[in-house]
Amino acid sequence: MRGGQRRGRPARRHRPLHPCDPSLARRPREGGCVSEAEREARRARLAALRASGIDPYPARVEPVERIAALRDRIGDAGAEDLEARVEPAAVAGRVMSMRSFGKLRFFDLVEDGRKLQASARKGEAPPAVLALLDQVDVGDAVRVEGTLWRTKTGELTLAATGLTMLAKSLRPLPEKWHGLQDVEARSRQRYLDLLVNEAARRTALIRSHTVRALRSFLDGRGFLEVETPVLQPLYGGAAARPFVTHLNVFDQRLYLRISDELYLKRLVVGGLDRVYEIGRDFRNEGLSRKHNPEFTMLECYQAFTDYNGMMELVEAMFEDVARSVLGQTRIEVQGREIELGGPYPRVTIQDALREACGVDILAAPDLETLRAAVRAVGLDPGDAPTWGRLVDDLFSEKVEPSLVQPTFVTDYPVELSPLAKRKASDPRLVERFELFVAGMELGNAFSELNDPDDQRARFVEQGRAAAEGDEEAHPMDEDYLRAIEHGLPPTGGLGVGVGRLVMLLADAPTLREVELFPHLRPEPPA
RNA sequence: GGGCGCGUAGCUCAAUUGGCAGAGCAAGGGACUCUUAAUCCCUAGGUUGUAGGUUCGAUUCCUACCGCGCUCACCA
Repeated sequence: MRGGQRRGRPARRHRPLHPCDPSLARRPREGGCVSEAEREARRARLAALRASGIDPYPARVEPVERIAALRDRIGDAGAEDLEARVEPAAVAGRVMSMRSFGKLRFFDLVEDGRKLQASARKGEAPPAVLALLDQVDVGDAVRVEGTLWRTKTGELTLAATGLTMLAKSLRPLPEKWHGLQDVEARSRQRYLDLLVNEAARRTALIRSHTVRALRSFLDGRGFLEVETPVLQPLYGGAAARPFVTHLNVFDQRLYLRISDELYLKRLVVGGLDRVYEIGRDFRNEGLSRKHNPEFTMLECYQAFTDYNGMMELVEAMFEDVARSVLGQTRIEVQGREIELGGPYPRVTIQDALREACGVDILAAPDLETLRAAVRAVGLDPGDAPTWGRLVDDLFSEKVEPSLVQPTFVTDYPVELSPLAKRKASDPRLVERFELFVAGMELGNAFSELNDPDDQRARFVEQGRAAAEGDEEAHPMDEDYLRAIEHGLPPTGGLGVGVGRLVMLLADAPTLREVELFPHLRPEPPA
């Protein structure tokens, strides 16, 4: 098939390239085919600045006041008041728009999301200011000093007596009315999204405030924030395929963690009885509205309690975080009202499925009888390979989407939960719950399995599943077993998907919207 | 990977049945001393995602490919 050789397509490489190989250089898509007029104009002004001895990227910035602080300071002081006071001010910011009237020019400065209008009047402003203003483009960072006045319309305005270029922008900002719409461009060039789309900025702030509120809540309850390894010789704590990497010095295979769980419980063994970690986990799996290959997980462990304690903890946590971030516990998520104030209803997975589709999973304790039971109620059992997976499939399809208000689903089958403690009343089940909100899993918790012999047996059982082809089976972890053989106190553990929590609080439809830099397909060569 | 949809100027979007590819913003030139989506006049900006095909003629119809979105599957 050499006949239709394509010129544009480079031959596929079969060997990995060194990261410095120039062929791997990222090439922004718009590279060659843009109209260059605007960038040439900006380049020309850059050159003009340099020609007149002005550094367009100076190292030093004279002191400035933050725009927010300035607005607080001035308040609603009136026009005459300001004129009488001759109020001086100096601010820095990005020029977001310019309006000129021949002899009077206005331009808007934005710094940390706050705007201040500046002005320069011919005959009033120093000639150097007016001359420099000719070289200023929308997008440039500048420092302005001058005196404050109010326009006829009451807008607080800084009449420039001094103007300094702080950073010349060589590319235009996106359209000022509609902002940047293209989903891909918004994700790839998040800085533009943040600059021109109010919602993007709001979401970023909500995320940061959420993490801060989580920390504050847990700190207030005596939890200790810790950091555990991201690079692990053995991954575990969740059902997922890992990323694999390599440590040269020991010629050692390492995995990027899929959860923090096993290390945090080692710390509980060590007497750090209340610990938490907020960190990135990595799962080598598909992307979706609710999944990113790397994501932020909060895990916390509390000794001398159990999954009931974790239910109370997470109820209090969500209520507290919502109040801290939004000032209220009632939120709207994709058009649906949700109340994050507890307590949340609790339902066993058995009851949930019995109600949703009339199947009693405990009355059908193996794959074949469960398949038959599912068919008996007119549903397709699909090709789930194990009983546990079929339960999971049924739940995901029939129950999960309907759980809009916060709901605890409890008492999972032991086969799905190799690290959770069995229920005393029914050894087929474990003391575990998952928290669902807006049809989405937000949290997962259990009474931690602290019987080392049972734990070993569970790992062995997982090994059998792995041998049967379950790529997500939990690996045997002798080092972890050694730790809990020293005695893990009764412990409740909780994991919360931070990004998903932010989706709720920011009313974002996808994880991609709350992830500043979501994973995207690599850009094609230009 | 399957299905559906989309891809037009830097950005946001039009283009009748297949008949000369347009507007606003941004840019360049000009007018204007209270605008804040300023306004007005002029100018420039395009291989319509790529490659083929049908046709006198393709942004429009067909095929393949690339990319994006939604969705299903995979997957927490």
